[in-house]
Amino acid sequence: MSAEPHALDSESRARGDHADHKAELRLWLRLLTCTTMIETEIRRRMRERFDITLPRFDLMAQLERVPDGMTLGELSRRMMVSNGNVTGLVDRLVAEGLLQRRQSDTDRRAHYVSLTEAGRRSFAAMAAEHEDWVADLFADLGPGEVASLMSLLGAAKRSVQRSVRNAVEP
Amino acid sequence: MSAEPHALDSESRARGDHADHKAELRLWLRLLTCTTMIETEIRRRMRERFDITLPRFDLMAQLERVPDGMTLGELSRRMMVSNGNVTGLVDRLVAEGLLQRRQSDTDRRAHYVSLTEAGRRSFAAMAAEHEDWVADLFADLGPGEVASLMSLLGAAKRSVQRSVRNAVEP
DNA sequence: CGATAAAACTTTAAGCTTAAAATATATCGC
DNA sequence: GCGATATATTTTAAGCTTAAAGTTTTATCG
Repeated sequence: MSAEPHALDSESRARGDHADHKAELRLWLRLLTCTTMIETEIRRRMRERFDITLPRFDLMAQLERVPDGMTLGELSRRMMVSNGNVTGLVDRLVAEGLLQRRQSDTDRRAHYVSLTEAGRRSFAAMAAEHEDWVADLFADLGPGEVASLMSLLGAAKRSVQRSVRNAVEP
Repeated sequence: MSAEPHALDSESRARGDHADHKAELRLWLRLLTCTTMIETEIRRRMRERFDITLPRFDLMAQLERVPDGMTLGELSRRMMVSNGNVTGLVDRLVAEGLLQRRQSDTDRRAHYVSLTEAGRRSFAAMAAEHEDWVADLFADLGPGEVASLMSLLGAAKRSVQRSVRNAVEP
């Protein structure tokens, strides 16, 4: 389907080795460092302030503003984690009384999951602080820098999606 | 010590609530999405092509170009993971013959870890392909975009470091 | 010197995460 | 309707990860 426009250039192919891609490698490492630092800090605050883990908070965030809930498979896709992972997280959140699950009426394989009233209240309190934490983490960036980062990361995301698509499909 | 220049502005404080920080929140979510997508794809390729996990590869990468090796604590700091995590990873890599550990001569608490000859060979082969994978993931970005991202992520990193410092120390 | 604190590492318990296999149900093509 | 195939979820085994507590050794300082 695709013309594979991103194979090695002719010079590299002629040499039979790879071009110098240090810039991209450094970019990936910096991206990873930023994400890890932020994730570590948010995890620490979530535990300290609310005694909850980050994956549980993330799962609840997906269910916010979806009163009817969604299936485990949809949760899995949106959170970009495996099916089995979601099964375990949901089990624990149901046991805590923050989530409820019910079988679909039209598809007996599917289970819908949604926040309980307690879950909604709990999430609202956490989300408000969470948003402030994130704002403070980025507080040294001006609005223009935030917008530029959004735009460039959007381009990066599309590039990654293209690369993944080319790697899996053919 | 610090003047805390990034507390809530006076308007927000007067309202007793938080300003609208949706832009920063969306930035964080996009950053996380990009990192997760890349990490998932590299993990998949590492397993498929070399039958190795990403944490093991990352640990070996830290030891590359440090022939004398480094201590477990230094590894832990550089990889930004817990001490106990490093202990386990090192144990498994030593069992595979890719790493060697020896007690420090001057500090009997410390253990130095370095790549074995087999580890060096194995890592060299993996690193070459890994670099190509990363280059392809970012291939749709021009050199200017890569440079801009590096710069903006550098600013973001400094902002996060400042925020974390302010949150932990006081 | 000797107590006390700090540092390097390991251990433990719990939870997270994945890949792969298994189960159950639904859909498709004939 | 039936067989093949696909989908939704769970289960399993292994490994990753963390926080907290524990062990040993080193540094500090009165």
